[in-house]
Amino acid sequence: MKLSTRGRYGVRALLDLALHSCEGTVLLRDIARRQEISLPYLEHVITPLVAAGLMKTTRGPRGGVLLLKSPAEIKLSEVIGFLEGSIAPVDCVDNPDVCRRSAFCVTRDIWGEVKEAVHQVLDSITLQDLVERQREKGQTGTGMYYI
Amino acid sequence: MKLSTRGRYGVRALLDLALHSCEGTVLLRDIARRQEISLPYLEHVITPLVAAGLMKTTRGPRGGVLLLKSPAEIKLSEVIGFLEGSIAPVDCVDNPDVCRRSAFCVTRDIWGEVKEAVHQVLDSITLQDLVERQREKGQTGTGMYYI
DNA sequence: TACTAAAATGATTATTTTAGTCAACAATTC
DNA sequence: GAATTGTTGACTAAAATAATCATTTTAGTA
Repeated sequence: MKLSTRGRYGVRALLDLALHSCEGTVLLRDIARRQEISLPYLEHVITPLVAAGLMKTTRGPRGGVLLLKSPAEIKLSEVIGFLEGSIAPVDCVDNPDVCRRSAFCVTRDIWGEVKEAVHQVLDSITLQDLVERQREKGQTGTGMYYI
Repeated sequence: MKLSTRGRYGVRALLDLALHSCEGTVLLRDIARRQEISLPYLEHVITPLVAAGLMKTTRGPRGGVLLLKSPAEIKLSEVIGFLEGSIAPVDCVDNPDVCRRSAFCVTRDIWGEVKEAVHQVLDSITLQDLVERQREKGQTGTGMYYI
């Protein structure tokens, strides 16, 4: 039941981007530095988010990453979906055909309930919520006043 | 966010055992056959459940597995805990020290909420609930009337 | 145009985890 | 003591993870 680095880093990168969006385009290198993620790896991590249309990238001098949607319109459930695929704890929840027991398997029902519970949490939180929470906690950790 | 086979097989084995507990001791071989899990692998899967005192095993002829606690007293949250460890989607939720960002990281708070949501589901369901649900669905799939 | 800065992409790799198998051993019953 | 059943530990193949690196493409600028 662990999240991979794609999900963890991706959400952090998106939050970092939102926190610095006032400056317009943000350098991937700066996100990588503030979030302590290696730049080459971060490039791979954000690929699905770019493909999903959440952000736009520009190459060359003055290039960088730009948020395309308003943070208030970006739900964490979508983000995790793009980064990790389905949050179902077992495949049969989404695709009953992977197991011929699906039709009468009560444990499958349980995993469906778990999926639903996780979805409800992530579906109720937007990137804007994260931004506000972070501002309440202070900008520490976004690299601004970092020791 | 996927469960490993330990969690999936372990819960199914426990449910199978509960469904056949009227017969007293149940052969691991029979559980393996009904649940379509290889016997040698199932032996490894149930090890943590035996260690946790949920079931007892007896070797030799007329041996097998016996449920030690009443199904109504066995919560899925415990079972998954024994089989998979913490259900926290990231390690820092349980152990803040693994990351120095923990104190001011709002994404960590989110993963904590996810953990809590999953826990609430699994904590509210007992093995007895699974048994009853399975009986409502019919014994199919427990190997009894299997085609 | 040439140069430089930035992201994109694809190949490669090391490590870890997963999902088992197998063989030898221990205990229990008949 | 022979057969049966579970226990344990070693081992392994395959997949996923978490990267790194080199090359390419794009965009701005001197």
